[in-house]
Amino acid sequence: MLDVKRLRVLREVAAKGSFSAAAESLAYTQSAVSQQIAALEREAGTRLVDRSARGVRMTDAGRALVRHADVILARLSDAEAELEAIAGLRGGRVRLVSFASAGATLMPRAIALFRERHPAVELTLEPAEPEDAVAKLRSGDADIALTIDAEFCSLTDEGVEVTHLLDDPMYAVLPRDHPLAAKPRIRLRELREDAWLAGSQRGCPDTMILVRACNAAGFEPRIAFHSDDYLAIQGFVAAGVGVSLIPDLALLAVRDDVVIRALKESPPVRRIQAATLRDGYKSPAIEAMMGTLQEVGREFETQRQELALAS
Amino acid sequence: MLDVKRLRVLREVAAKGSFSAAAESLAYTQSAVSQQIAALEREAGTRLVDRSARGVRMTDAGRALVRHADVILARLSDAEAELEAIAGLRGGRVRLVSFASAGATLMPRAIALFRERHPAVELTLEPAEPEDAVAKLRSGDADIALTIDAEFCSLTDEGVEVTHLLDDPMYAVLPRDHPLAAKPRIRLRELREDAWLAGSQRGCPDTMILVRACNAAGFEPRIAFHSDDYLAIQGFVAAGVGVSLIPDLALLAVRDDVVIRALKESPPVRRIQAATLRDGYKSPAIEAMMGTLQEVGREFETQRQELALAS
DNA sequence: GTCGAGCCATAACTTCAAGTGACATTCCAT
DNA sequence: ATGGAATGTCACTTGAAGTTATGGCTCGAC
Repeated sequence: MLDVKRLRVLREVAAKGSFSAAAESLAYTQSAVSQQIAALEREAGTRLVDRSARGVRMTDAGRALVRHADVILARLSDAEAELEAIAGLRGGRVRLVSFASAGATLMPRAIALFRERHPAVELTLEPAEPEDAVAKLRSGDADIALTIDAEFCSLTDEGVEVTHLLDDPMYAVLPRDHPLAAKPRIRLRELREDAWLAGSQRGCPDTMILVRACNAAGFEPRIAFHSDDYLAIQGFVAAGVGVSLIPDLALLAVRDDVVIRALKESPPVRRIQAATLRDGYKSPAIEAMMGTLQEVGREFETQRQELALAS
Repeated sequence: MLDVKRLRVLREVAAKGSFSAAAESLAYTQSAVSQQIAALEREAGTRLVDRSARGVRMTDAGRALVRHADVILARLSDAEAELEAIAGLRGGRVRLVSFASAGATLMPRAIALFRERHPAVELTLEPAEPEDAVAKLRSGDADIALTIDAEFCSLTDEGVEVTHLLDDPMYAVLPRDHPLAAKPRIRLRELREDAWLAGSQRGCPDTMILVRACNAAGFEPRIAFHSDDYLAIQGFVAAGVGVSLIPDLALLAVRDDVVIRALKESPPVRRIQAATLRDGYKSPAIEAMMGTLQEVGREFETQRQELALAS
């Protein structure tokens, strides 16, 4: 393989027209240039420069090689520039995976903020429930996975690192004609006879929170139906199938035929987290996105508290 | 500057997914690959691969660098291929400079033959009288210059190397109504009273040959007019301005209102030569063209003798 | 003509990086 | 738990890249 450092020497020789001038321009000695060109000719198997007492001229092969050298060296410095760009967050990519309710709330805000700050970083967002999201992380198909209470869902198998973003409290959702709909705040225990609508059937995050909260209130919820989609759940509630808990993040879209009621006891909370590979190298873009996610998490927490006060 | 040999290692690591596999594929030890990648990361100032116990994965920067490496390495092997092509006469160029009468006869034949053999070599042909032709050679604007009797024209200043191609004999050109037109062969001396038409005014090649031949025949020619163009000279002869000598090579176009007569004494001869830079490197293409020119020179000499017998 | 300036080539030497080999370490799978 | 497969580290050898010093060549000026 031709040595590219020697190509750089050759190019300089071609430009300057003599070994000595090229040597000065490269901060080499004339001797070094002479030896490097000789070595390059040995590699190439052909004369590359035509020496004379008044300098040198390129041969056919030399001219051809200089043309290639120009392209190669230009591309090399492009590569260096791109490395700097990536280090300076003017490049790179972040692949995010998020569950649905964050995908519609937290993520749009975080992505908008990030894109404003680092427009050159390529962002992709894919929906997946926490379990699948962490699997994608592990397999290298994602850089950041949003999870809910990963510690309680056996997702935290050493190797996955979890960063807390925000606590997402849950409220009761009742049909408008429910006996308790008139009260501004209710106790969970008052709903012990109702049928319940729970989250994703596999039970991991939201369902577990619901069950644990009911258990803490002293009863086992009778679960009538499972769904991941909080709008669908609201639909079931409105239709009188049962009652449910709905997280603050899902309140951006509330049907007008259901009512949301805060709980008197300290509410169950979804701990929303961002998971990354522990020990895995994190590019500057990923680090920056983690920062943005935490920032947006805090932002949502303060906004949520204002909403809670207003309600 | 990033080291391209290391880029090759990086590319192999990216392709194989592990240092060990890359090492085997490159016939290195795993240790060498590890050290080379570490060095490349030091040069790049960023992590390039994400190590784990089950192999490695590229980081953003690593992926970007591999993309560039692919282009650079491909271009490098393109360069090697082109060098081989030039060495194997599947590339390169030859810049020829020729005086007019060869440019219309010898050169078309030589160029046709050469192009048939080495179609990929770029050929250019420029007209210039011997003096200018050698100047172009010296200044590096031409590779081969056709000359006439360079030794007698002070063109052979050491540094220019001259190769004989063919001897081009000259014949007398007379107007059809000239007293000597009836004789098949004439003596030069019989034309001592006529006015003469000579070649290029600066007198170098053809004019010198004419003058020397007349002197050898015992008289000084009275030169009425100078012209480089043998067709023009024939025109002057036909018009009765004078007589002239015309070289065999110019006989491809003979007007029918003049007659060509061989000389009884051994005829004056134009020694047609190809000049190159002495000691200058000659590319394979130039060497091959020199061979072709000598071959075509011999071809013209044998054809000329047949013509001479027939006349 | 000779002499100096400028150019390239070569030899001897120093220095540094590339690669090897041996070993430690970590992680996953059987 | 233990073996296999991966990476990282250390010490060592070797070869290549530079420097310095020198010589030879050509051209142009005095």
